[in-house]
Amino acid sequence: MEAIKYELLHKDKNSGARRGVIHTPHGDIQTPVFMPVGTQATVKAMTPEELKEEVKAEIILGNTYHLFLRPGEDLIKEAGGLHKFMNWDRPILTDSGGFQVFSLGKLRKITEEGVEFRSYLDGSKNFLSPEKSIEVQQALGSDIMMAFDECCEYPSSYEYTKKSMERTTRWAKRCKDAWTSENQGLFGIIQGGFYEDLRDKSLEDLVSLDFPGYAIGGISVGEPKEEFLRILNYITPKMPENKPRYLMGVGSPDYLIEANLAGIDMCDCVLPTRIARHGTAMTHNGKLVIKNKKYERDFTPLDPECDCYTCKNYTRAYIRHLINMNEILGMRLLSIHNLRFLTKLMERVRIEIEHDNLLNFRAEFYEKYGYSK
RNA sequence: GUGGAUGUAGCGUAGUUGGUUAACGCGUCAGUUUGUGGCACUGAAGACCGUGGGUUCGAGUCCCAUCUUCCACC
Repeated sequence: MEAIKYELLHKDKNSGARRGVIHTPHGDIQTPVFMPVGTQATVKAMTPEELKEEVKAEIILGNTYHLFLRPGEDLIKEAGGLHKFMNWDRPILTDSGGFQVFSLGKLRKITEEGVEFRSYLDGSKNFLSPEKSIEVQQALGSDIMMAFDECCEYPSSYEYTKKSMERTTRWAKRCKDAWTSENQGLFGIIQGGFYEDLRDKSLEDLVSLDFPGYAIGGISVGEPKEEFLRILNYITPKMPENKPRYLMGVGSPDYLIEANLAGIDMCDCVLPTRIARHGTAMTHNGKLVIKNKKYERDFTPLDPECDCYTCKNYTRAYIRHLINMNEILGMRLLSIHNLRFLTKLMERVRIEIEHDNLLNFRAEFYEKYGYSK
């Protein structure tokens, strides 16, 4: 009956980290997991085969906002759902559109009913509400749907954050009421900005609604790292232990490890694919800007410790040439590498958790990668 | 040989009736990117304005010579 079930396998004895499995209609997800973002029914520059065989992604994201505007959820439904439309048979999580309405919409009007916004594609007026978002996500047929929320920018006043958080909770209730499909799960999103009491209240109210999973929204929105860590470490341990915990929008290696240490199971981020397209690789020794002159005659792999297709077959000099020439292959090779770097990091994190050793691993990892503030 | 154009950063160009630190695009170099408006954004370096004289308080801008390249004609 329940589409999404979390199974806790092991708790790290020396941190809040946990090793688990999320059972979904499209297979199991080993956690902690990193989820590549496939906004418009594609992880940019990647084929589903590459995501499976090279990146070894367990689950990807799709976006309600983008797919709603184009090509439209009815078309995807007609195609047989998002999985079939894009030829991806593993789990998919869809974002509700809440974040995009706020980050992409120039003209938007927020009311209790929902959000009126202008399409980033053609400027036309559109409307998303909790009910509409769930309707779209059900048409898409994702395994995990997200509640339609409001994400406050940083910084936001206590008063505004409070009002916004309370509305998000009311919207979460409406999302749950609109949810009718039995082969999909729905996660609530904890808001409350950088105010601990608001985070507590948001969590308490959402837990009483009993969702199959919970996400932390509204952090990693431009705040200093200390603020990010403060809220992350404050609220994560209080989240239900028998449900998946999802931190939205985090994707740099150091943030991921911090999240896992706090007890987060799932993260997603555009960072690896976006910086890949702009010419930056993640490596065990930190960020590598491939356009830099020093790699002009460097015939070694991006990251000697990496087992990905790119590192097995191509050199820094070649990838630098491709990126400088704005060749699609350069973006593809870097995307494969960055995504694989993070999925492999998560594989390692899982092993370290099983050995109660994530804390030590963090120190070891930072020593080479560099701890960024 | 004659006539006409041309010559400004690596490349392509702007530079008003001569007036403070010569502009722009591309390229180069570096930085940024965190629930995605793919190929973006920010910044930096880089030119004694073909060369040599001259006019002027002041010349990339005017004059002379010379060289370069291109076109046309003989």
